[in-house]
Amino acid sequence: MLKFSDQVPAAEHEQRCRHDYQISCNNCRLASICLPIALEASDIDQLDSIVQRGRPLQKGEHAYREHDVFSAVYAVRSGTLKAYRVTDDGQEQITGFYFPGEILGMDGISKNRHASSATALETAAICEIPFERLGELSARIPSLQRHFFQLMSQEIAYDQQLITQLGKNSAEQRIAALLVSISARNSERKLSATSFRLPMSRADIGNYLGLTVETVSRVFGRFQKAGLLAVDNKEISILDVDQLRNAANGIGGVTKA
Amino acid sequence: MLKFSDQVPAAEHEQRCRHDYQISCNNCRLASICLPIALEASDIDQLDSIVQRGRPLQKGEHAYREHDVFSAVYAVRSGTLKAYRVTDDGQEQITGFYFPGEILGMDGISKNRHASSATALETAAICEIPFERLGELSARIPSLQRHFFQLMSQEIAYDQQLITQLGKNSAEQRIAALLVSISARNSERKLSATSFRLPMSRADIGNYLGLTVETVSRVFGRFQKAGLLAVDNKEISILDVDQLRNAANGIGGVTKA
DNA sequence: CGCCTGGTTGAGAATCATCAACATCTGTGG
DNA sequence: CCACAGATGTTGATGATTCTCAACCAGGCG
Repeated sequence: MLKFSDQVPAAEHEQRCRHDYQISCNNCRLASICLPIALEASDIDQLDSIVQRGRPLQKGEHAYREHDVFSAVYAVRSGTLKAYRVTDDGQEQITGFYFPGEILGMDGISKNRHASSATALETAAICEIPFERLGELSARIPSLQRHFFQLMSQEIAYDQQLITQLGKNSAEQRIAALLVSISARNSERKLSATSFRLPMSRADIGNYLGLTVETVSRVFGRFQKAGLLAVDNKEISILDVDQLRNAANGIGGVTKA
Repeated sequence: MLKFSDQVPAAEHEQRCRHDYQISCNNCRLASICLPIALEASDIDQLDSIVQRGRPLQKGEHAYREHDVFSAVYAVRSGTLKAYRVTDDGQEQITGFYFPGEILGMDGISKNRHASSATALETAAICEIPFERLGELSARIPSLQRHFFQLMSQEIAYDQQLITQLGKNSAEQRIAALLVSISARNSERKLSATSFRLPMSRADIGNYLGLTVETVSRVFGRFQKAGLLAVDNKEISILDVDQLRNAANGIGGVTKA
């Protein structure tokens, strides 16, 4: 128990000193998102003891890379990451953005190698959760096992959502949907749902949604002109939530308004 | 142990009589795909005892429906299923095709309700695996737990593959990739990799790949004219595997040849 | 200050969707 | 067994959304 801190007191000391390191699962304000609700205090301690908290990732640094041997999943503590894979012809395809409280790296379990790379879009702190240990712990704590099944299932559901987006929706619908999604995830983290800074570039947005930078830029322009958004570079204010949500569902796009 | 057959001898008797029902995990020829390799014989018996085998699904019948309470995942024994969700504006979006040996329904775990519907494309036999019991069993059999994590992770990886397809690739690339995928999955099941019958309609293919029926039809035509395929309605023969694989990766599409 | 990255805007081109007509297949009932 | 109807698939002509290419603008950093 508490092996990590027992064995590496120096590292723990470092944790106590840098304010960003000292968080444990017990006092992490993201616990409600990242952790199962049903865990007992003692269980949380056990989970806490296997979680490794390294130094923050600088923008562009990788949490892991495609084809790396898989050993852990990661929880975002602060900042934002993007996951992407490189296609056979060398292009990058972003498969997801990960905000605080969200878990990434679960695509690596099946082949024991990461199926994607993950890099920080801005300075980010992450918790590394060794998967071997997590498996052991899950076998002992049913609610933890269930929670992990749920997390993976959620990832599947998210991906299917995106598949639907890409298969059926116009550029406007996709972008509106992304903004709605970011807004919702912000409010889950007790941040503003209507006013936030996009951590990713236009190129990233386009890549993720299967659009070009130019199209992204134009759609932002149209949304702004239509009074749905105020856009100042990466600063976004949603002015008309309902209409944005409608646009995401293809009801009354901006073009026809 | 063997609760199912102990408690419901009548049902078991029915299983013994109809040849399609009598399979157990022990003698199922798909075990190598569906089951973890590492399971001991006694473990397989335990898993076998929780698996329910119902009557076959007729074409169009549902294994489960979106929003149904989630209680089980399903393994395909024979036939093919498609999973789809209905968008807010009432359109259908297919999220996957499932061939024998593959597992579906894992997207329902997170919300305890199915996130998609699954229906048979042709007469199909499926194994129902109650998830609650599977969780208990997984906690006791580490390799089973690991296998299930792997299965879910594989689903994530598949979905991300499709996302990449939809985001970046042309109609030709998408269709070539689907054919390559079906071919590969066929050969994994010891069936012909070059000659097979598509279980799904053109409309399903188009829906899945984000294309219209007409485009699907035209691409099949072009592939045929270019000598990559022989297409006779749903019967497909791959004549030039390498070129088809290249087309899937965008190398030397048919249009420019 | 000037370079470089990231973002915006414009004009033309291309892929794919839409609309429409037609062909083929399936299965149902006479 | 054939005929017919509905579903499924093919083919053609036209058009729209989005991509491509290109120029230009803004901000950050050496």
